[in-house]
Amino acid sequence: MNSRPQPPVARSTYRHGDLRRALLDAGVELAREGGPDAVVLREATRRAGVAPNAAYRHFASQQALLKAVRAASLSAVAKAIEAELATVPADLAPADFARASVRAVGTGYLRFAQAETGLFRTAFALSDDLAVPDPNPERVGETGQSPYQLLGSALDKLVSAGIMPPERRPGAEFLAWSAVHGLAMLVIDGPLGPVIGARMQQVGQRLLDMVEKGL
Amino acid sequence: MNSRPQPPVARSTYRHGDLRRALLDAGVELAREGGPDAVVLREATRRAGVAPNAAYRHFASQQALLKAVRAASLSAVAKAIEAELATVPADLAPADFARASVRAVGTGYLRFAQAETGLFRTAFALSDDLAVPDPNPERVGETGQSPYQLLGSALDKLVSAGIMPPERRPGAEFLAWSAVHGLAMLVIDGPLGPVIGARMQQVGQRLLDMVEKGL
DNA sequence: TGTACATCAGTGAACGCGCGTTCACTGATGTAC
DNA sequence: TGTACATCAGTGAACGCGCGTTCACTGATGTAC
Repeated sequence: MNSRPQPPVARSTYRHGDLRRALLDAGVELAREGGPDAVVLREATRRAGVAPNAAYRHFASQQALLKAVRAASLSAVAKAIEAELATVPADLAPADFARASVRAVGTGYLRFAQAETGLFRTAFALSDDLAVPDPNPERVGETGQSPYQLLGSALDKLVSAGIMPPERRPGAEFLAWSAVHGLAMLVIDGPLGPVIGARMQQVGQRLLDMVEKGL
Repeated sequence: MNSRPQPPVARSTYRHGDLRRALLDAGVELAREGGPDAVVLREATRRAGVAPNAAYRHFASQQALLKAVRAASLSAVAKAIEAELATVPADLAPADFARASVRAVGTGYLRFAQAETGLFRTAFALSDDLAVPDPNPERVGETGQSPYQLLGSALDKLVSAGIMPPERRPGAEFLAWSAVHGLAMLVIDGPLGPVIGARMQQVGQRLLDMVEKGL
């Protein structure tokens, strides 16, 4: 432990090394702890052990930092979904594989919402459109797809497996996404938290039943 | 027009009359314009034409004001749902009436979310549990029911009309609410705003089809 | 019906806080010769 | 291989802002006599 109170992060060199990365990491940590409103530029610099204005070498404004943090959060959502998709047995019959894939997307989404509430809220708070394929690699998962695209791919499988009539496919992601997103929001940032609480995954599976049947 | 710049609201008497009401109204207006974060005590007093600290005669803190505003917002949601329920023809066969009632709850909810974005976000932001029947009359609609209870009553009709097996009834409000709430949030405060935009009501009806079929 | 007085709603001034952002600077680094 | 120097990442101090909240006060109101 350094006895001097000043530098929270010991630095051997005058230059930081990778301050941009450090600020982004601090911002993600803040989002994890307190959601989008907690992504405060001054606090990020404090955690990086740097003067407040040093941030302006790497981000044009607090907004720019928040945007980068949001992209990272979105990427984390995508990775959680991909992890869940990876558990779907590859030797399933096409119909079962398709259904299981859709469920996996939903389950991964809900799991992430519950495990990383702050990041989840940061990822999906007001602002820019994420439906458009975004070349920014921070916003996507390992497979290069956004959460929205992962859902779309899973729904496509329903069609190609012959379970979903092609004419129902357009816009189906809005319906499935709404169901799962609503449950997540009502539980983690709304009135259903105290009511559902730990039963969220269980309710989530029932919700996915409804989606599967109703799509 | 009063030419003096100071008092935004002309007051003939020294006493305000009903400052509590005025502050609450100002708070609701702020919520309408900017959501829960916009409910700022100083701005409310400014709009009421009163010194900032005058608010403390009527609200213990900013939190207390926000809580009152939230209750009023929730009441507004309930009234919107009731208005939609009132359009359901009373002479429908029980099964049709039940189905139409559930749809009306969803439609009213979505309509309100789109028409009164700020109030909607204020009503359902993080905090206390609204499932418990609340005696506070500010939180409910004309019929004395909260939005959650209105949904519950509509679902009960599905059971008594024989459309929904009773064993599926428990927890059904979580599923229906999630679907509709998710669409609302994704559109008004999330990434689907630019994508769906004005088509929200149309997508909403399709979403309600899914819920109806999937419940 | 008139007067003294207690109540308490609203005033005016001030506080400390943390925020985002700007300014002129300094000094470690890497490059050109 | 050694030295001069330009670059530019990070410093230190300061700004104005709006916020929630506290303090001692004042004066209109309604009530008791």
